[in-house]
Amino acid sequence: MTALAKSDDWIDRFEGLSKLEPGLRNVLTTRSHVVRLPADSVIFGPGKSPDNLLLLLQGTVRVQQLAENGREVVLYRVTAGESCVLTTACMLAYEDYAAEGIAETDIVAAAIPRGVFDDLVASSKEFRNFVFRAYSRRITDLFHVIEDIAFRRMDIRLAQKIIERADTGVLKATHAQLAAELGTAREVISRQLAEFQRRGWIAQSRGVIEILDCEGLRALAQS
Amino acid sequence: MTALAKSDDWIDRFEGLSKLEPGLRNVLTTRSHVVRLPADSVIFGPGKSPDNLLLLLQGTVRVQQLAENGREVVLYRVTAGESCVLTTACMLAYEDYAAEGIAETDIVAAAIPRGVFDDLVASSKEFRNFVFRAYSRRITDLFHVIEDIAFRRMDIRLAQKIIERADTGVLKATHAQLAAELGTAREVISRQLAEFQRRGWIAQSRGVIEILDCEGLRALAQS
DNA sequence: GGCGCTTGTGTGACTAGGTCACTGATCGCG
DNA sequence: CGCGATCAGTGACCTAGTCACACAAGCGCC
Repeated sequence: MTALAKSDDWIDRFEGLSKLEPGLRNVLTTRSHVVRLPADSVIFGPGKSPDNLLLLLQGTVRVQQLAENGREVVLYRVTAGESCVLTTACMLAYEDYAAEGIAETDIVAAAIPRGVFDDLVASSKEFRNFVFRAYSRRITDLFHVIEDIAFRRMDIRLAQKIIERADTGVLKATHAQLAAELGTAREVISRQLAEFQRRGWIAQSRGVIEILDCEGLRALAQS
Repeated sequence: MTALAKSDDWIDRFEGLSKLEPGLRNVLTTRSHVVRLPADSVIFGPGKSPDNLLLLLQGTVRVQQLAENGREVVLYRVTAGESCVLTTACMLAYEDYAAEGIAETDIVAAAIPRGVFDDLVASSKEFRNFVFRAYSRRITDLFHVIEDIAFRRMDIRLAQKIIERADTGVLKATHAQLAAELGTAREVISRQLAEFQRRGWIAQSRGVIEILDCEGLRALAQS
């Protein structure tokens, strides 16, 4: 861990923090530290509550819910320029949750210790707004997850996911990963993808989905 | 709306606020107001964002998610002695959520205006802890809802709900209400209840479920 | 009382989604 | 090349959600 004293321009990358008072910028750069973690690190999870608020500078963190039977759902992702605020709430009390945060890529983050977080919340209206806005965003995400799982059809959700996560027409993911993403079973994904393939929308090979007809997918996704 | 200047003992009913500094107790009692709302009032919802933080003194508020097709799920309930914190997050930004809060009974609450909330967060560590603890609790609730919907069987969830919400062995609720509670369809509830009845666990009449064999239900509920 | 209206419940047929127990395919690697 | 590990496909079966009804209970009102 190294202090961030050298520069404070990273702060501006966080929506809502650019107008932070100069003195407090200093607090952030001198009292928070850079952490670097390799992909697949467990940032927090059952029995591992974080004691820093992370502001992500590079990489993405996937937050997912685990069930006893081994199934999982992805709740949301934290990307560069965002903060892992929900962990601040979870730092205190109510430890019995089964969500975990995992680095999806190598990540670089500014770690703000609990005490500094508290000071900043106390002393800066800017920072308070930043925190509550971040909460708002995450909670809205959770609402959407609930709506999706409870009320939307799998084929539609899968089509959306493919479009959303494909990079230049190609998505590298196994059926099992997509199932975990959507909170369903592997077989369900396999069958849906087989159907997409039958319709000529995609081509498949081990661990790879190639989009052939984006329009077809898109039409399904927004119905 | 009337100011609360006369007494401040209600503050102690909120876990985490009892050690609030005397000066700030004053702020709460003089700058917040009592609101009384009849059962079924919509506290907040799409297009109706609240501009007060409510601390519930009496009654309960049900927060539920609505879907286009008319179905709904109950996300959590706020009871006397708790606060409606998630609304503070939702007060700002990200207005596109489809959750609404409804008074389940006649309610009495202390309404803390946005500015006062902000002042208190700034000036009191006690109050900050109160707020973040409340967030923590709600978010944990949401995690549980997601886990339930995604991974648990309906019969188990229904048995739990019946036990949880029954009062002296009797639950007054229509099948449609229970369906909305659990985010499923009315027919599903009807069929499950028919099965519970066949097993001698409950008796039914219009709008009423009577528990006959609590052990049977309980055994199912915790499996 | 008999009449309609509203609300709540029961049912059958069907589709979608999840589970189980497999088989076969593909890959990396010694 | 052979072997183990991972990934994908499949059929049978069960649970859950949808649709289109019929039926029943309560309620007001001539």
